[in-house]
Amino acid sequence: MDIQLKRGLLEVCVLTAIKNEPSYGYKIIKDMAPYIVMSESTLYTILKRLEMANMLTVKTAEHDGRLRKYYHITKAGLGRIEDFKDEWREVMSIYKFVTKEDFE
Amino acid sequence: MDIQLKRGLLEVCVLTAIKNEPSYGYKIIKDMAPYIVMSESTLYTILKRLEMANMLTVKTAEHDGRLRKYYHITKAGLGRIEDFKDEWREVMSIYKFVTKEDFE
DNA sequence: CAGCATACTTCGTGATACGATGTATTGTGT
DNA sequence: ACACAATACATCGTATCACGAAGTATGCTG
Repeated sequence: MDIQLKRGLLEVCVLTAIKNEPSYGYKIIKDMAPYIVMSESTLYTILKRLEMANMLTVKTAEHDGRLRKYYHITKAGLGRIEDFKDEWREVMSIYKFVTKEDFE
Repeated sequence: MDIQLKRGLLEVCVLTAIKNEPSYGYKIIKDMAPYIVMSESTLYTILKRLEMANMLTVKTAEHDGRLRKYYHITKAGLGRIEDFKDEWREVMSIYKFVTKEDFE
């Protein structure tokens, strides 16, 4: 998938992946893979960015003797998803502009 | 509109704006404004990029004593629009992922 | 003649997705 | 026992790209 097209979707996808229950990096990538493929370096960059923006919080927890960083969505994070849905109307209007056979 | 979300759309919009008949920079911006707003610096950068990629050709012509650069879409440019439509199915599947109330 | 619309150009900057690379641990096949 | 994959996270450098700012130039209108 075109990298430019992905840019507006990745952040919201990550937030969606932790929306219903906290998750961690490795699992987020696996969960999203059927929808959108992203490299680990991209994901961890995004997670850090979302943390800085207070859209999620991080809690380190032990699992089977290993440490995992669990990401919890915040109210701002949920708000971000809602904003995205609102913006989608604009996106669809652009899509219609592109797919319309003729225009003037 | 979110700049990241625009990134995958701008190029295809420009191609769409010259799809049915050749157009020039200033007019393209005006034509697209109801759908998507872009600055002049952005447009001319994109036009140059599309020219480099052979998605359009440029013909300078005089109009009312002034020079205008008219942009003509090529076969590759039309193909780019078709590719975009194909990719849209992926985009919609991501959108559904984000808007689905619950997922597992 | 001032100010606006038309028309195009260049430069620098910030945002950001990615590949490459590195560190550790656990599990599995042979 | 040992190699290798899977799990889990981190960092660095790079290329792409949209944008604001600023500039050049012409024509029109009050």
